[in-house]
Amino acid sequence: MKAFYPEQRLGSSSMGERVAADLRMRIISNDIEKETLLSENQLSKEYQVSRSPIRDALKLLEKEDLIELKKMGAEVIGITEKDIEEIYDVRLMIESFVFRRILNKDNQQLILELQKILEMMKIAIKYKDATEFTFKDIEFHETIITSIQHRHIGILWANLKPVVECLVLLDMRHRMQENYEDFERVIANHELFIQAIEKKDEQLVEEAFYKNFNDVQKQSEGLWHNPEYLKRASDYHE
Amino acid sequence: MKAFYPEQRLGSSSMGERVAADLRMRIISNDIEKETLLSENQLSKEYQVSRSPIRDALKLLEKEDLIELKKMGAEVIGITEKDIEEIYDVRLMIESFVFRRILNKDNQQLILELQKILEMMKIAIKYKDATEFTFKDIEFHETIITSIQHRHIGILWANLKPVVECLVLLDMRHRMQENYEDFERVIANHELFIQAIEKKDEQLVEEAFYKNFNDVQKQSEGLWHNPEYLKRASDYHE
DNA sequence: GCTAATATACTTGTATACAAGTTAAACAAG
DNA sequence: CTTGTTTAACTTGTATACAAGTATATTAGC
Repeated sequence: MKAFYPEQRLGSSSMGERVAADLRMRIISNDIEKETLLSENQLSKEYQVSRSPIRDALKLLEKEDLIELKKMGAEVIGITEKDIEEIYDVRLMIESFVFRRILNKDNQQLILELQKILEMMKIAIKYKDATEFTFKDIEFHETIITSIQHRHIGILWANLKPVVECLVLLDMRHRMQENYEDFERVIANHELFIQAIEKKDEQLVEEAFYKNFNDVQKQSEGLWHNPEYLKRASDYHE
Repeated sequence: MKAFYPEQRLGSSSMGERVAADLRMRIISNDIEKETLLSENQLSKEYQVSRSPIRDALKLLEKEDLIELKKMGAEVIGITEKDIEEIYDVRLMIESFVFRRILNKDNQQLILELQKILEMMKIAIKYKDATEFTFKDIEFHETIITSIQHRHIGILWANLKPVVECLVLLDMRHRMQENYEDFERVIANHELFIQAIEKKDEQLVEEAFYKNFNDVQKQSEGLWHNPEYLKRASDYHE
């Protein structure tokens, strides 16, 4: 199995989840092209496991709309630039909801937690560890989302998370080599989020969202299907 | 298999989905109590199918947070009144997003479609068909949501839909017997939605949401865990 | 050459088998 | 009676077997 997805993150998860994580990365990084037809037997040979975990994996990816389970074979749907925009629409929608709730409660503990994660993000940058940075970045946002203790918002995020993780991972690996200076801005954005929560300043929240959104837009502009970018993403081994 | 979930709606779906649909209804209607431990073997005996489809079903319910897959057995989490409120938070969030998009496009076709569905809802009421009414109600909202052609908003809805379907189904079956007059108000609400789209009137959208929300609140107030209500829901066979 | 029936080589859905792990009861030693 | 160990009956994860369905290639009839 090509190590697109960091092995240590998989922990003790089942084979099905491992296969899903790998396939997800390969699909999103365009290593497996759109409209490819995957069959359970073929994948079970490729990954050297039986059909059972392969089936589990395909079911997972179907829920994420990365593949479509047809009568014969699973067709790869993949990710377009439009999808990336849409995913950030959804993230923005969810986090906006969360911030509205955050403004009505005490967030002392949350702020401490966020500061801790942010410091770790800085260390990750210092050592040019794109993977670690990514997971701390995700954790930062997840910490905010789960802080309002809204189970169903949490479920939405949990369903979205795997794909977001992949996208951010690929993006960060690329930036770490090509746009190292970007990270200062990313850190500044996250500091803005903390300040916004601290001061319960709606204006600041808007600004943080706006900057984050712009940052994403920039990523999306053409970069995504730049062959050079994809090649680098695909060649990356841990 | 007790026919909590209308058989004809399952069409040609796999055994796993059928079992999931049944378990979902039983869990949400409190026929299977919170903290119950389900095992694959036990369920496979109960439903007279092998473990494979049972596993599929449990995976589906896990994604909906209705059960938690433990090391030994799947623990039933179930639904509380708080969950119902949260689910409506999420529906409101999604539909608000959708309406913002709807205001920027032509909706002639959509309005026709909604009018058709609404007329069918009226027929369903006339014949006191709670099941048909429910599915048309869901279809009404789904039609609005999918009209903006936003794939990832669609995915969120698709993940939420099964649980919403159950909740509305149980609620409507109850109301059809106990609060038949409610349906006039529900119809009026939906007419309001159509008008709001037709006139692209944000004020009207707000009002429609507000009324819909209030209607739901009323349902949620105590009714949910009223034993009489649950009994009726559980006794219902198709 | 063209059309229609048939054969075959795939596919998935479900059932079953087996290995590895977990729980809890039975039981032995103190 | 309490504590620690063994054992037995469960559990899930994975592998494999089989049935039923589908697409494609092939062949028969014209």
